[in-house]
This record gives sequence, structure tokens and C-alpha cells, in this order.
Amino acid sequence: MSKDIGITVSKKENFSEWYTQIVIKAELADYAPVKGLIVLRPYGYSIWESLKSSLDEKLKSTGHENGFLPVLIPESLLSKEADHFAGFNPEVFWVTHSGDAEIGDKLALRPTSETLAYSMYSKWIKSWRDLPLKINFWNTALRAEIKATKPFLRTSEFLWQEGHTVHATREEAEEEVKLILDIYKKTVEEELAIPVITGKKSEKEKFVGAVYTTTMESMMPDGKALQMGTSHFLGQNFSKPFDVKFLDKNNVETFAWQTSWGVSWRLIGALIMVHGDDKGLVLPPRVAPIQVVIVPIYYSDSDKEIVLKKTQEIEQTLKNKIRVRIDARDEWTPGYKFHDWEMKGVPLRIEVGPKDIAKGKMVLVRRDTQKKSDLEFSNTEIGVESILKEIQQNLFERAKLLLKERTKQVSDFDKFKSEIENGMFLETSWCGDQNCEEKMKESTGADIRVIPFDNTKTDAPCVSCKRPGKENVIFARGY
RNA sequence: GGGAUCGUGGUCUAGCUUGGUAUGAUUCGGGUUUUGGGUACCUGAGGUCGUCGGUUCAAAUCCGGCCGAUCCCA
Repeated sequence: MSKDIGITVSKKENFSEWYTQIVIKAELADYAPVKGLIVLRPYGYSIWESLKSSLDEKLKSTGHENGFLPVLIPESLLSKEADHFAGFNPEVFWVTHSGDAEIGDKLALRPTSETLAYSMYSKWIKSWRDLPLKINFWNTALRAEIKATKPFLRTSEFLWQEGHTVHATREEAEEEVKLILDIYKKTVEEELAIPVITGKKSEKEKFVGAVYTTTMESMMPDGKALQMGTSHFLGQNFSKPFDVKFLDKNNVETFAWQTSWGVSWRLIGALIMVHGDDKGLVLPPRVAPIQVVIVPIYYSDSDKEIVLKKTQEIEQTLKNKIRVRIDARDEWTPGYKFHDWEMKGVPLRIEVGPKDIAKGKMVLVRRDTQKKSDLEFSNTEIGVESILKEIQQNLFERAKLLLKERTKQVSDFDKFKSEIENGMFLETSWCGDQNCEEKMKESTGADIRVIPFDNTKTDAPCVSCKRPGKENVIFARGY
């Protein structure tokens, strides 16, 4: 039997190709007929749904509500905040015609919805009693990617959520920015089992139009950083041009303070890269569409009956708490099924055959470690639950180790350069000058990914110019 | 942004130099099989060779544009 059915390259030797193969072969997504667009298949969408419901719950419990915005934004509106418009314009798709007729005020397919949302908010907000306004939108955004497209990581349309909130005071808005980043961090670490570093973006890297941007960054196994989500403090930068103002308690007309924030299906890309191996996808149990697959093993009709009955009993026992599936396909041998579900990343496999039934035990095989163990039928529920928890934990620990191994402190420029080549997160002192940041980018290809919240202020000389440093930052090459 | 490679049934692939309507495998449908890590066999189905144009009696093959994909390096 040919090995071409599975993943044919190793993660280590050809990371890029490995990634693409997993996306296609594990049936997460497929290429659409237009460049840069992908179709999310049910298996991939199901992961998104898990993530979505977990995040949605956290947002609702902190007082956010969901809404929905249209996809078309008139140019006149999009261009109201100049920096914002200049930043996004190169990647905007424009609708210029309806039928044969040209549209005067051409329409943008939303690259993000600040402008549209706030033009509406200005109508809805009159008094301090209308605040805070905290709305989240699950939708898609469109940003033209001309080169270097990659499923989930760089696509011209992507699924995401964008939150847009309005507050009476600066302090409250800044609290919101922080709260959201915490929720994001919790979600990514607990659900996806990927550790993140949180902090601020530099002026150069912040969201165009924001006062500042906070971010969470992760390390991918190829040594590149991936931005996992951002939460922006917009100050009054948008409330002024969009006239989002209210009468405060003293009857004074005041411009509101705003935030916006989002995470996208990029997180699925991170999930693939961080946990996957040469056999395919490895899914953390909490987001796995199928957490446990049961493969019955039989070769005669009489065995088949007994074995299937047993697998159904196991399914019944588990199915209230666990997403479980029996693979009773007759056309495949057990060996094929093992490979197939491994490629799809199912966290735990249960094998049940006549020999197992005779012993009163089933065979468990963990996807993360490939280790086999026995479990007595009488302990099914507790045994499976605890092993799933262990898998979730183990994946997180493994990813933390990766992050730790790839984070280094440097002060010397030559050392910096060579470590960047090795694919490291480099913690180093920076003077705060954007010229230095740009010079580093030019000479090493590395960006300031994040200025960590927990960074200790330092007097060590700036890695670039040797003037006294202002803060410790993390440099890396990024996606 | 720079460079390279590529596009042939669902998937992978032969054929292209030396133009004459397409090879094989796998998947898929029907059947016979089957001892714990990708079973074996029988049978059937499936292709306007990415697209548009040019050269030619004749184009998957030669030439050009476009669309799309992949990899490598900024």
C-alpha cells in the first residue's frame, strides 16, 4: 500500500509543504477558485465552532452582545479617519459597479468595520446612560493578499470576530482592552493549548488609527512568530471624526473612548503548526470535533456482531460527555483507519477486538505520544476522561517548552543576528527609536513582535544604537 | 518585494525534446476475499490535457497572454 495517502513530507524538513498537506489531507479546508480564498470544510469549521462557542461564552458573561454588520462600506465613510484609510487602502477590494452602472461612491468590502460601526454608534449614543456599549460581531473581513497566500494564515477573506466598544472614560476603555486580551489569552491557552506572550505593539506595528495596540504572540515550530490576536485602545481617534459623543452627568458634551479587538481563524493555522507531527494533525481534546474514535476489529461475521455491540456500549457510556465516533466502515481494514484518524488528529483511539473482549479490556492509543494502554470496560468513562485531560495538558506543556527553548536574551548585535537565523524569540533592550526598529528589520528581517507587559525596565544599551535602552522587547521574524 | 518550479479522469502520474486526440496507479460503483498498523483479486465508471489566442492539414505536445498553485529568499 502506498504511503502517498498520508502526509508525505516531514515537519522538520519541509515545514511549509507539510503544513499545506495537512490542511488539504485532513480535510480542514480546500482551495477556492479565486486566488487567496479557501473553502472551510466541515471538519475545519467544526474546530472554528468550538473556538467560537468558548470565546462567545466568555464575551457574553462579561457583558458583550452580538450584532451583525453589512459587508459593504462606502468610500466616503472608510476614508473619514485618514491614517486608518491610508493603512488599509492597499488591500481593499472595491465594488465599483452594480450591473453595468458605475457606483459613484464606490463600496469597499470591509477590511475591518470600525468606520461603519462607529457611524452607527454615533446615532445610538446620546447620553452617559447609553454607555458602555459593547458589541461583538462574528463575520468575515476581506483584505487582498496578492502574494504569499497560505490557508488560514494569509487569505484574502477570513473568518473572525471584531468587537467594538464605547466607554465614558479613558480608564474604563483601557480596562476593556486589558480584559479582552486576558480573555483571548485564556481561550488560546486553555482551548488550543498554545502559550502566548502578551504585551504592547510598537508604534510602527500598531493598528492604524489606534492609540496603542495590545497583542498576544506565539512561537511557531519553524521559528516564526505568529500574532494570535489584538486588542486596541482607540482613544478618541475615531469618536472625533465619527462624532461618537454623549452628554455626561454634568450635561457636558464629551467624545467617547473606544476599543476594538479581534481574533481570526489564523488560530487554526497556529493549532496545526504547533501541535501537528509527521503523521498529521494533532488536536487538543477541547477543540477536537471528534475526541475519541472507536475502531472495531473483526474478520468474521460472528466476531463482527459481538465487537460492534461492545463498541456501541462504549459509545453509549461516553457520548453524554465526549464527542465519540465508531468507525464501522467495512471497506477499510483497521490499519487504514488508524492512519486515517491519526492524520485527522483525533486525540484518542479505542481499539476493540475479540481478544480484548475476552480480556475485558480495550486498547487506548494516545495521538500525542502514540502510547498504547489497556482500560477495563468497567472503567470506561473515568479512564477516557482522565486521559483526555492528560493529553490536553501534555500538549500545552510541550508547546510551553518550545516557547521556552526558543526564547533567548541577547544584547550583542552579532549574536542577535545569528540567533534570529536560528528562529528565536529574542528579548533585548531597545531605545524606543523607530529608526532602530527599522534598521533591525532591514538587517535581520526581525520585527518587534511585542513589548511584554511583564518586561523589566532596563538601562542596558539598545541592541541597535547602543544608547540607553528604554524597555525590553521581543524581536522575531513573523508571519 | 525577488527567484524557481508547476497545472493531463476525484487524486497522483506517463506522454511533450522528434505535433497524428492520452499511460499507469489510486480513489469511486458492483462483487469475491480478510486475524490486531495502510489485505488481495475480478469487474465497471471516470479526461473538451488550467484558460484564451496564435502557428499547422493536424496541438496535451511548439509560441504568446491570462488565471491558479507550490517551494525558496527578503
